[in-house]
Amino acid sequence: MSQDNAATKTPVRRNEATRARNEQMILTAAEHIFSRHGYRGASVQAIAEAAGLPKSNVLYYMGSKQALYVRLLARMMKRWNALLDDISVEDDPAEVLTAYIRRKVELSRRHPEGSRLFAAEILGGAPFLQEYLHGELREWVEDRARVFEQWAERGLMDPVNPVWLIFLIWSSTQHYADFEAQVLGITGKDALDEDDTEEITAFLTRIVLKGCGVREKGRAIAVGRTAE
Amino acid sequence: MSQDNAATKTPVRRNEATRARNEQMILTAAEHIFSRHGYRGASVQAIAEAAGLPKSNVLYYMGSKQALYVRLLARMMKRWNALLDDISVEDDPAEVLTAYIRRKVELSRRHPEGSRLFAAEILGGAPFLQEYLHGELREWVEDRARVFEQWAERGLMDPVNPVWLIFLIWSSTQHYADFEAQVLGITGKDALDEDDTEEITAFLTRIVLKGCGVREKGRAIAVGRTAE
DNA sequence: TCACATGCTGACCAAATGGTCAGGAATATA
DNA sequence: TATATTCCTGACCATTTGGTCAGCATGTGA
Repeated sequence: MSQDNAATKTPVRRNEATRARNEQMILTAAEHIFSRHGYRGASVQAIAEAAGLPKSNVLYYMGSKQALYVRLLARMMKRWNALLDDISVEDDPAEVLTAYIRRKVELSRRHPEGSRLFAAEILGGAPFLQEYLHGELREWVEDRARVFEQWAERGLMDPVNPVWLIFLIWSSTQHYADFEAQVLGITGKDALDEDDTEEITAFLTRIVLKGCGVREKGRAIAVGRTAE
Repeated sequence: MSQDNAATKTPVRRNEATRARNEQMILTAAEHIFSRHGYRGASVQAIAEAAGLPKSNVLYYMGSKQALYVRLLARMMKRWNALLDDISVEDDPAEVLTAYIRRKVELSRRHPEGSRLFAAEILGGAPFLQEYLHGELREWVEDRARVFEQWAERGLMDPVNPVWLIFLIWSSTQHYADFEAQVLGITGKDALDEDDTEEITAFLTRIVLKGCGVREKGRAIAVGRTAE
């Protein structure tokens, strides 16, 4: 990547491919272990075994257990942010909410262990995420909330509390990743397939849109019933 | 403390009050610690300190870390079951769902640490709850699901997938206990008060009822279908 | 070929882990 | 009072914890 061998002494980057591969193995293994047992319950030894590397090597790459953990949290937050694009009053509520719910379900489905890692962190009182929750994320929520309120003022949706609405979308979409063990136990399935996911997305979208009285684009009060 | 001097002979049981009190202290402390760090992450030492007792005493009362943990899970499941009363097709959907959502929010509010303990167990793959999830709980869900379907057949609500609906109610109601740290961070509050809880209950009830097209008792809901 | 720098890891450490147990403290019966 | 029975806990144990580090392996540039 960075070859600044001109100015300073040659940085002597060696087997960069191996390094990158090992790092990925460690991150994957760590996400697996941390998501299952939380920060304290996870052991570096277990992560090392899952990664197929000696424990010292894991520490050598990551510095410390805490650094590794924080890095995983950051990675998950980054994935999160990637789908938190801006919205404005001019946008169509139905479209925005539909797209957001779909992306949220998809992200949980693509990174269930990251989602669980995050959930475990919050469950434990979010000791490493206080700043993020009170800062960046809070502002994000406030921004969307303002838009939701403006939509309500324009009569595009019911005047529901926008923050509770966001929490509803978060909890209901992440549920299938975070509580996977429960979902599978109750449904009796080994895993949720593509069709299930699609059905769940449609269900949640329908409930949220209809529940908030969101009108379809252009049309008037068409929400009453959907195809049945 | 024990003054059963008269009446029957004391049945050898000695300081029963102290025993009961110590047990309660241990259970409370353990719920606190386990809910925060999960099974592996919690240490008996930490529980003992929180309970103000020597570690040996905790083990003496509870036998082992695992026995204590399982006991807490069982206690939470018992609380849970207490509000899972039977429903039948003859009941009014709006009433049943409204009452259920309210009780679920209240239970989460009354026992947030128990809720988090449960959540952590599920997050970790529910190693101690496989049987419960695949058995008792699954049957409970199937029973309610059948009733929801019959309601839909009778035109009392939309024909939504009843299992997804139950998951929606579970996730959205428990969210405020399980993700308390996030909720507080974003809202900027120190704690949710009675009014917040009431507002949230009303919000969730509204979304679910309206979203599922549940009619108020006797009459058709404002939006949507007309009377049949 | 030779140095030199970095990659890597087995051996090690102090602290903490869950659990055991001998034996003192407390109470009940005689 | 003496004796029996249960309650409790400090001291201890083997194992595991996160982390360090000396030193060998593996390059790279000359």
